[in-house]
Amino acid sequence: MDTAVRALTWAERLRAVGLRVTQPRLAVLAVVHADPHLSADLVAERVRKQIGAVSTQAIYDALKTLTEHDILRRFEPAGSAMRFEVANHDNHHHLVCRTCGTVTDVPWVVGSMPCAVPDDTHGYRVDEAEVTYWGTCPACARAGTVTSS
Amino acid sequence: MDTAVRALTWAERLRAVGLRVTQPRLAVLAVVHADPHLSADLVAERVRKQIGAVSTQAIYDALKTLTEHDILRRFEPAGSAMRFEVANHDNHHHLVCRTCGTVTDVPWVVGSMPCAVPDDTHGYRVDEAEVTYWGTCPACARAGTVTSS
DNA sequence: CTGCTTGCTTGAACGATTCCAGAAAACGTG
DNA sequence: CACGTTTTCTGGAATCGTTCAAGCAAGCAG
Repeated sequence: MDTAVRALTWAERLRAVGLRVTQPRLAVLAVVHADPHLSADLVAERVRKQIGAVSTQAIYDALKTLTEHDILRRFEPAGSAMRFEVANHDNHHHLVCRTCGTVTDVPWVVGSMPCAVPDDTHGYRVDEAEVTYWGTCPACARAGTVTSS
Repeated sequence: MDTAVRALTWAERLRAVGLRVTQPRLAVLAVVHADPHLSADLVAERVRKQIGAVSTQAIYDALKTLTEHDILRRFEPAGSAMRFEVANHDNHHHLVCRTCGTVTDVPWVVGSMPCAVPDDTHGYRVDEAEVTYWGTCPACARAGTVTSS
């Protein structure tokens, strides 16, 4: 029901940036919106569940195009495949579990704004400060300490 | 001449963590120390210039082992192969050029300490805050604006 | 110096991503 | 609503960076 509303919104956003509205793109957007931090692989899997056969290439193309047009945001924790989320420009960061790879959003902390720009940029024109917090998620921490108690 | 001194130091560090002292490892350490932020590929290339034929596998093994023993530090800007630097625990961060991929060290800014740990860790045990600054390096900025003047 | 353990070599496998050429679909126009 | 143009999708294969596996070689303790 609100699927229709949502699809329309995505379609509008696509047109707004001059992109054609296609089933694969809409499905990719729906899937990434419903479940952020998915890899291209998982996006493909879910898109297919939703609209049937789609080539892997179409998925990659859609993800790339949508990212280039700032509708999606791509990131890539070291050692992981690329992951995607809807670009809502809230500038949040990511908490990544070293054990299971799960990614959790961390809202931007206003008080720490200063570190968005380093003191000495070495002449670089900096446009983004990406912060990744590495650690162990609750589930993995529990699993890892099971034997010691 | 200080090559000998330096090699000795590396050898000592290797022994200190219970690793055998081998030519490939010493060469990898020398190369990464001399030129941080190298990819495995480039490390291999330079190691070979220094000590002759070494298998790619030996390079990867050395890099992995040394990283695991905290003598090297591995990082991986999105879209790039993994890169290595000597782990001196100064907790500096990286400035990456979107155009040419060049990486420059950014010293840790004391005043911005607060953002090292997010407010809400969602139950994660956080052990590292990795900051990557994305932008355009002076050279690429110049090259990109040549036509407009 | 000898043997055990660790590290190296070679060669192949692997996953994620991209490249390519042709078929199909989306959109603006008549 | 049919048409042509342009963009997108399909299918298949290639590429890159990295890892796996088995046997040989070398480091180091005794």
